[in-house]
Amino acid sequence: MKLSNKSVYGIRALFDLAYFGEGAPVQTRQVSQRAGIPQRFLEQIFGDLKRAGLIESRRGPKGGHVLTRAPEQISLACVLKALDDLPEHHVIDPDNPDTSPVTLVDGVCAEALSRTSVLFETITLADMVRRGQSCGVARPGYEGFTYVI
Amino acid sequence: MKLSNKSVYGIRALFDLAYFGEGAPVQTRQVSQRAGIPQRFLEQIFGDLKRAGLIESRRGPKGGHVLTRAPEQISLACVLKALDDLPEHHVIDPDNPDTSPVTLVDGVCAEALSRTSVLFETITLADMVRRGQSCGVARPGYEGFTYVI
DNA sequence: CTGAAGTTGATTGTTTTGGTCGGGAATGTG
DNA sequence: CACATTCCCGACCAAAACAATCAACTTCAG
Repeated sequence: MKLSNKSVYGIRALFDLAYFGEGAPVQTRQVSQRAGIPQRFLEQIFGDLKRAGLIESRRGPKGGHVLTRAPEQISLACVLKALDDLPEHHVIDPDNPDTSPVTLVDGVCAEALSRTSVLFETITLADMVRRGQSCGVARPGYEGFTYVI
Repeated sequence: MKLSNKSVYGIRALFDLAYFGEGAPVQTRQVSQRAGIPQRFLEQIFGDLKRAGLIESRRGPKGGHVLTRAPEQISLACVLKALDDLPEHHVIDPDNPDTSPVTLVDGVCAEALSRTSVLFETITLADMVRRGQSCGVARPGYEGFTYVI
C-alpha cells in the first residue's frame, strides 16, 4: 500500500517533461539530473511510458522525449497504470450481492481500492505544473539555477 | 499500489472474528477454513494483529482470538497499518511550499496517498458486518451451511 | 562516411512477498 | 497430575517484484 519508487520516478520524469520541456524533446540525462533518478533506470521507465503511449522519443543528437498529450490530459492514474498496475475499477452490484464471507470482504477491498484509483485520476500534470509555477520552482532561463538533491 | 495478500487475509480474519465470533474466542482453524487462509500463515498474521493491539488471544482448549474493541472502532486503516505499512499522513504546508521539482512532486504524491489513507479510515468492520447481514451471509446456527472456497 | 549523441532491449542483483515447518509454552479437563 | 488442545516463536525457502546496469543499435551533424 505504497507507491513504488519506480512510479514516483515516473511522475517526476513526466513532470520534468511538462515543466522544463514545453513541447521540445528533453534528454534522459537532463531529466536524470534534475529529478534525481539513476539514469539507466530512467531509461527503462521511459521505455514503459512510451509503450503506454504517454511519451514519444526521438533518437540521435537533439533527440529526447516528449509528452504525446497536453499536461491537462495526463493524470497520475495514467502513470501508475503504466508503471505500477493501478487496480481496476470495481463497484459492488447491489442487485447481485456476495453471499460468502471472502467474496464480501474482497469486494469491499476492491471497491475501496478503485476509489483511490479515481482519486489519482483527479490529479494531472497540469496541476503540478501550476503548483510549480506558483511556488517559484526554477525553470530554464532563470539565472543561477542549480538543482539540489 | 495494491493491497498485499497478507492485508486482505488480515481483513478477512478480523471480519470473521466480528461476524462469527460475536465476543467469544474463535480458533485459528475455523477462521482458516471459513476465510480461505492457509492456517500456518494465519497464525503469523494473528501474531501481527495481536502485537498491534487489535486482538487478544487465549491459549488452551476453548481458546482462540477476540477483538479488543467494538467492530465500529476498527477501521481498515488500522489493519493496513498493522500489516502493510499504510503511508503516514502528509499535508502540504501552503506557507512553506517546496521549491525544488522533486520535493514538489514527492509532496503531491504523499498528499494523495494520505488521502487514500483517510478513505480507508472511513470503512470499519461494522460496515462489513452490516453488509454481510443484509446480504444474508450464512452465520453459525444456520442449517446446512457449507463454506465454499 | 564517420563518430558522437541518444535511445532500446536483455540481463542481473537484491529485497519483499507469501508462505512452510518444527518445536515449545500456556491452559483448561478429567 | 497427565494430557489434549490451542496459541506462540523463530528459522527456513521459493518465487516474484523491485531497482538498477550493460551492450547494442539508431540517428543526425559535419
